[in-house]
Amino acid sequence: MPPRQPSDSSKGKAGVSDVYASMRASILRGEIAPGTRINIDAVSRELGVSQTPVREVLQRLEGDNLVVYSPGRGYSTTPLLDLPALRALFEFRLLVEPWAARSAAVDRLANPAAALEKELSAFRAIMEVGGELRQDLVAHDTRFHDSILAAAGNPVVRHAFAQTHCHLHTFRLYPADIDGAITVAEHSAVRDAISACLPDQAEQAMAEHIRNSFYRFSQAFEGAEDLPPLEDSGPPRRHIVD
Amino acid sequence: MPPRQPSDSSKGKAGVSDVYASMRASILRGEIAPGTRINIDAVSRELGVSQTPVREVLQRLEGDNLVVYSPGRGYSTTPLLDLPALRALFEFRLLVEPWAARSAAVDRLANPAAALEKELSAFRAIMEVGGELRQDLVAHDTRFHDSILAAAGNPVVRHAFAQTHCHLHTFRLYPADIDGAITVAEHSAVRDAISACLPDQAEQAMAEHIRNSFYRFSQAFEGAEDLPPLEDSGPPRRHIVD
DNA sequence: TTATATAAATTCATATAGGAATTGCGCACG
DNA sequence: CGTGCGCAATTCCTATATGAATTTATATAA
Repeated sequence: MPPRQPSDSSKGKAGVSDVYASMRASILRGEIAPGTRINIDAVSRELGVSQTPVREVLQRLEGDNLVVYSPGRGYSTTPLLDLPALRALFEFRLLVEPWAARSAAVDRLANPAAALEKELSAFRAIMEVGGELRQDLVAHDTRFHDSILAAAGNPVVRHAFAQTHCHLHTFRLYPADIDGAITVAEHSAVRDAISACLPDQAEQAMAEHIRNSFYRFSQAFEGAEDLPPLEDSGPPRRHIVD
Repeated sequence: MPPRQPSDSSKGKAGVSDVYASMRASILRGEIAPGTRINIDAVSRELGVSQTPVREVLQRLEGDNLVVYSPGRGYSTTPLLDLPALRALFEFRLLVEPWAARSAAVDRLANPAAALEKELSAFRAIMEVGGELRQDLVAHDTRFHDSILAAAGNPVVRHAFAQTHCHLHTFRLYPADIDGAITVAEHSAVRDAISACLPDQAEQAMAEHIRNSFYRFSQAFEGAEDLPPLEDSGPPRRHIVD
């Protein structure tokens, strides 16, 4: 007897993608609480699928640094990013993304200016109508930066950047609404420099954007604990910032 | 009744780690041939385990870029690195590792000079006796570079570098024996600069080492097709190399 | 009252089985 | 002789069940 319709979903095939999207959304919304152990069969029963795809999804989520695995203890959600982790993440971005912006500005054939402008226009249109801005801002920011990384022409760098899932983690860290206007302005500056094929200016604009973004996100840490968080925890490796 | 001895291994528990190590070694030795589809139950029967851990191992190997997954078609081994892929990999290393060497040289507290010297001495001792040098050279190179990355103090950068599995792929690309003396000499130069806390010199030595390593590996491409492989495939993004 | 040991229950990890989709091959037709 | 179609076989993918390890709760003793 074939088990017809294992769940009430429209398609007969439940699909791993749905389970992945559902669990990732649950973690990002904070419904599971950071640091909590995840019960596999509870999730499988809740989603109406078996334990096998849930395990597979958890392994993929481990690659996204959203869950951690302890041998014999199962999977747990990772704690939220603390300030040093946020610093490390943005230092990596500062290492990679200005280089990518410079590379994208130099190469005329693969210049992503058109795609960037299209992305910016679309988000400006969304900003006009308002409503659920945070989701759209994250999506726009992800696509904008990925376009530049893609234009840089190095698949290894692009993959390494994508694997950090920086937008995913910063979004998880700061679920409050952010003013998208500042982001759009800084993105426009980056786009202008890339469109004009000015490598130095593009590199500088991107570095400035990342620094400002770090300051904005670090201010979200317990109100306004200390204003300049780059100075108190940083060893002398300053040459990247300068 | 517990299923006694599912395989003839020493421990009663087969374990996923053994399966992972076995399959990774098989792929690296080229026993499966790049681009071939992997039959899951054939592997499971050969290794004496079920299909479930084999699937789990394949998912982990997909994260290592040793296999690729096509929906409905299963897993296949990835093709070997071609010259553009090797270029992209070493451009990423050139972006990250000189920065790490500089950072490791600046910070006196976490200076990895002692560990690096210990690693070098151990490998020099192995070189004396000879035999199976390639395996040991790869292991030494992996540990040496990871020590510097770890000393740089940025877990995100270290993880991104580790996820590239550069040693794994270059080793897969070039199974022939390489002279370890040159590598040891260049490593020693890097160590000296880090030990002396000379950031500029450490950065330069590391960049030089990576460039030379790329030239060595690129020469392994079909004998000596064309000597300067940096010129024929590269768009103008030259600022990294210079 | 607290700490420890034991037992029960929950949960993880693997094995096994069955349904579904794809691939390859043979045959008929144009 | 080339091409399109249908069938069979293999293989993937998910579900279910069972064994092993860990965690927790309870009872007893200090």
